[in-house]
Amino acid sequence: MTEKPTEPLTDQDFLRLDGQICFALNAATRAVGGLYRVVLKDLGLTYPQYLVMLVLWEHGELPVKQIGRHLRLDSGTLSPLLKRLEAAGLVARERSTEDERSVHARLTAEGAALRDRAVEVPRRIAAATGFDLAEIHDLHARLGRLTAALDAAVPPEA
Amino acid sequence: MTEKPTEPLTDQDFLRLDGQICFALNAATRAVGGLYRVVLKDLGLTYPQYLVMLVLWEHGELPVKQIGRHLRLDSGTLSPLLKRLEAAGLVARERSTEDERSVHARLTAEGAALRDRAVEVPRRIAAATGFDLAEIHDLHARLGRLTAALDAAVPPEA
DNA sequence: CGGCATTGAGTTGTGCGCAACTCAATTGCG
DNA sequence: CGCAATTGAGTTGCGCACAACTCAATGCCG
Repeated sequence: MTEKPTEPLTDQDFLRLDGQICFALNAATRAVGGLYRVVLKDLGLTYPQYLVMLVLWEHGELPVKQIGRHLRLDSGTLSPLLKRLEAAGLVARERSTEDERSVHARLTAEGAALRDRAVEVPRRIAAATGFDLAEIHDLHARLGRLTAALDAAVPPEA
Repeated sequence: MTEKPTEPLTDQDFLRLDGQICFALNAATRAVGGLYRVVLKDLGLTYPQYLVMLVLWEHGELPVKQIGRHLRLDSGTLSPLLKRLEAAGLVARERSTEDERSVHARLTAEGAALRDRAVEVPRRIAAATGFDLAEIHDLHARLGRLTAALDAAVPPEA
């Protein structure tokens, strides 16, 4: 659509292009995950657990629902993950007194202290990518637009 | 590194920025996956299965190892996935006669025929993103560089 | 030629992501 | 007020990703 008629892409071309972009996004995500796995090993965190900790370090105590909004995750993923963080002694969970459906997650002293060791993580990652801040911001913006467009496109089908 | 000294970013800033870019990449990947899940439902394929089929549609018969190279996946992921594709009647597997360690995957008639129905997938995805070809190519290039940089950075630690 | 390292596929175990579901608490509406 | 609909956590089941492992086939080197 909206392409110049100079080179009409065939269906085959579209399939190949689709494979390339999907593969690129997939591979990039898994490559990032792989690097974080190495870097986070010292902290005893998985990559998704690190993301949850980032949210808690920034916002303090939060109900599970809010964490999910920040990370685009539902309780099916977060409940067991938070249980593992609780078992690791980093997070405490307790039902809200004002709304007993809601469960609040907050950092333990140990969980809060882990932040001091986590500050080196982004530096090591940034060093590995070789991307500068401008590039990171640009990629961030593009991915944000992509996600927004897709999220807007998916629900209508439901 | 290489930043102007006007605003020295604190550790906290780096952690927040890290969370933002990680989240963006993660969310984009999962948003893409979510859209493909919807679109691929008709074909009875998951997103990773679709990627494998794309490889087979393009290259024909391939040993598992080669598929893995294309998709950056190992046998731990591919073996059960291919078994499911085989159970679905789309793929056949047979040990190579010249090297009996190797297993070749090839399309069945049904698997090859599925391509005709798959050609609409990229169009529906592209329509949902609202991205034009130039933008897709640009994103593709950036993600490729990111993956290459990360893959170069990770193995050294092993 | 014999034996050892390497290679390719597969299995096992753990954690994540998501759909579909249950259950209790809360909201809202007649 | 009372009851149905909604909301928030949690559970279950399935598929994917990856580490660590097994096993057989191959390659290599003295």
